[in-house]
Amino acid sequence: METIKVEARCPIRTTLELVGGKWKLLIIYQLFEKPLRLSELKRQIPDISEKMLIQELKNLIDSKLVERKNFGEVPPRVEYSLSEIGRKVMPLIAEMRSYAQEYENQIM
Amino acid sequence: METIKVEARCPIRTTLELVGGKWKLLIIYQLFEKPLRLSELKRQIPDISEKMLIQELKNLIDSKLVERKNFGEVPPRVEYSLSEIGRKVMPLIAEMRSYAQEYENQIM
DNA sequence: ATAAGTACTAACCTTTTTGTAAGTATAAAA
DNA sequence: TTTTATACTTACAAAAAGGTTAGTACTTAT
Repeated sequence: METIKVEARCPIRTTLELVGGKWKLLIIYQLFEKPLRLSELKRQIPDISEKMLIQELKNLIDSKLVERKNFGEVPPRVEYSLSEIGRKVMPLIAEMRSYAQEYENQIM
Repeated sequence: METIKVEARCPIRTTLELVGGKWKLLIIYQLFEKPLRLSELKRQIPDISEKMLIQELKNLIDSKLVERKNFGEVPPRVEYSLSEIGRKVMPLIAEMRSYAQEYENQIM
């Protein structure tokens, strides 16, 4: 482990800005298998509000982790998918899961 | 990757609760090398307020990631260190750093 | 007597994040 | 003509997170 200097910009903070918060990782995780529509995402993450879902999707699109495809149909059909760099957060999610498991083993 | 069902309790959420937020991972990272006193931590994370530092340390102690040792001296001397399960978040931090780097390569 | 060092605590305030509820647009189906 | 479906938007409110400032306690050094 090389040293990370904790400054205004540091790698920990960069990643925290990209995927920090209550919802972003959950959304990314859901998009891993295949692109999903808004309504499908809502179904998979039952306790997110529509507003937060849309807001966080926008956020992820702005930072290029997610892509939006509008099919231009009526009623509207829009699909969200992971970009290449979006897919690369998967190892992080895998680490989080594995940490949660170690934690529960140790504590419980 | 096996499926994680996104429910009230899921591994992503568990880990988010343990180390989510603006400061916890930075504190854990600083304690990796060796135990530090409050004043030393403050120096290493220049933009954290004393209140947040103490508050987050308490939080980490409650969840058993950090241990507190009071030397019972005057003026007070207290050292904070990572517990065994606290040390195990290091791979997660390593992933975050590596993700930040990939991200910057790709985007910039 | 006063100041200095250390690890806090408490009161108060601001900002950010999250949530709720209602409304918009469009075309097809009933 | 009303309902249905979908992907939003807007206004407002509540809750959580974060920040500022001042103060406490204790002992040694000045």
